Amino acid sequence: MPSGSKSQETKQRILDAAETLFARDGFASVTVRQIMKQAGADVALAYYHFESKRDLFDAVLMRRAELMNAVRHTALDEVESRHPDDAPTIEEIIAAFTNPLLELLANDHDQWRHYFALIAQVNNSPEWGGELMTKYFDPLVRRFIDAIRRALPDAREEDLFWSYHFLSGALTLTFAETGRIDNLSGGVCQSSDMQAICARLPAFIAAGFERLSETP
Amino acid sequence: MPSGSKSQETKQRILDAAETLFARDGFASVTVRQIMKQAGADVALAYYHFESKRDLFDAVLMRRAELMNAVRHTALDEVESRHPDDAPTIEEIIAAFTNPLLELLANDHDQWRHYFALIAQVNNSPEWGGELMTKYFDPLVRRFIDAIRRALPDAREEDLFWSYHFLSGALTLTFAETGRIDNLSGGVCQSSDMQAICARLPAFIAAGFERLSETP
DNA sequence: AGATTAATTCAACGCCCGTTGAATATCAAA
DNA sequence: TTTGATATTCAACGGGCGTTGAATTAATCT
Repeated sequence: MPSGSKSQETKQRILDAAETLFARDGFASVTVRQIMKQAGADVALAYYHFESKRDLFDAVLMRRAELMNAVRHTALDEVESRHPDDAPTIEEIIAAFTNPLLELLANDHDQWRHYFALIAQVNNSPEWGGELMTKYFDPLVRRFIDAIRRALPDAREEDLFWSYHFLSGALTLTFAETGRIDNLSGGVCQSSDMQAICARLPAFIAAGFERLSETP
Repeated sequence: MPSGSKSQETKQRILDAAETLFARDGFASVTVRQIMKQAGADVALAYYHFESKRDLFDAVLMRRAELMNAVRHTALDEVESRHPDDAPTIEEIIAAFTNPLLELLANDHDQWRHYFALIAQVNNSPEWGGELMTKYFDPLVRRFIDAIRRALPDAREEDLFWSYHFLSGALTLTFAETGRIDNLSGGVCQSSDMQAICARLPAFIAAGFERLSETP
């Protein structure tokens, strides 16, 4: 059973390498040998620290999910503490869901960028999308939907879930930074322009939530 | 050079099998042997009809892209012919982009379902998202953005591109039917409920476009 | 320092991969 | 019915895969 403190450094290096490669090429394209070469360690060490390639993949996802959930929880805490009596605006709530990702990028840019690219692939995978996203993010997502429900008391339940689903797709694609918008816009917009995203995504999504709650 | 008419049947069977498997497991997870087993043909035949595994993948994408673009073009034609003088509403234009997918599903359900799942993965892949989506869909997408620009003459260029990007993410995830919304909503919503999507997605997205064009 | 345990290396197992060249069957035209 | 071309099969190539057990080094504890 590994629990020493020196080996934890190696373990993190393996996770870093796996994260980068899985994000770039997908789970199946990456070989354990590639990962361990980039991590600068022997192949067998992957199986000492993790049970299998698939287990390593789960560990990569799990590692940052917790921190990501934490920063989003505190962002929503702040919004709610600013509104002890009245309800916050939908845009404020959505911004508390999206903008923490920008803060994470600002601090540790490359690692989080790879992680977001990975999440986008998982979210859109028929094999994992339903299961893994639910496993890692559902409690947080439900809290956000609760907050929106309070701000839009007349909204139907189905509209809230579908609206969140649309948000989820827009958000994960946008943070995946695939370069698509760069091509489409001929350079007018850039995938990596987080300021542009921050200024547009919450407003866009909030309008959608509100529109569905208004139309009978 | 293959151009006979009997072999075309086999070729389509190979494409069908590849489409199903690529959509379910991703490009790298699927082996050519798997595909040919499902197609009921010898492995080597894949390399007689296609140059390589990667070429087969491209052929799978290409095959339906053209029909998909065609039905969307005619849907937008119809919208524009209904408005010879005034501009259509944004929601009408967005619906012409999204609802044709529902018609395709209604006719040939399983094959198109797999294709949409595949598109979602490609769109969110850092390796292919930028390049392939541009290659197959850009002319059509530009026409839709043009139509929206005419309907929202005060909108900034960047807002139009970013809004489309959000639409793209929401749409591809939604049609991927990953089962995520089923889990999240506890069964209240179903990934496969196309009626529900049709009733919500265009309104949601149109509201986003309009909101961004209004806010200075 | 010596003993115990954790961390890391080495070499290999069996298996399946993408791809190909030569042999065979099928079919259109003569 | 012979003759090409087209379509399909068969068998195999080299290589890399995920994974493992045994041997070795490094760290920890008494």
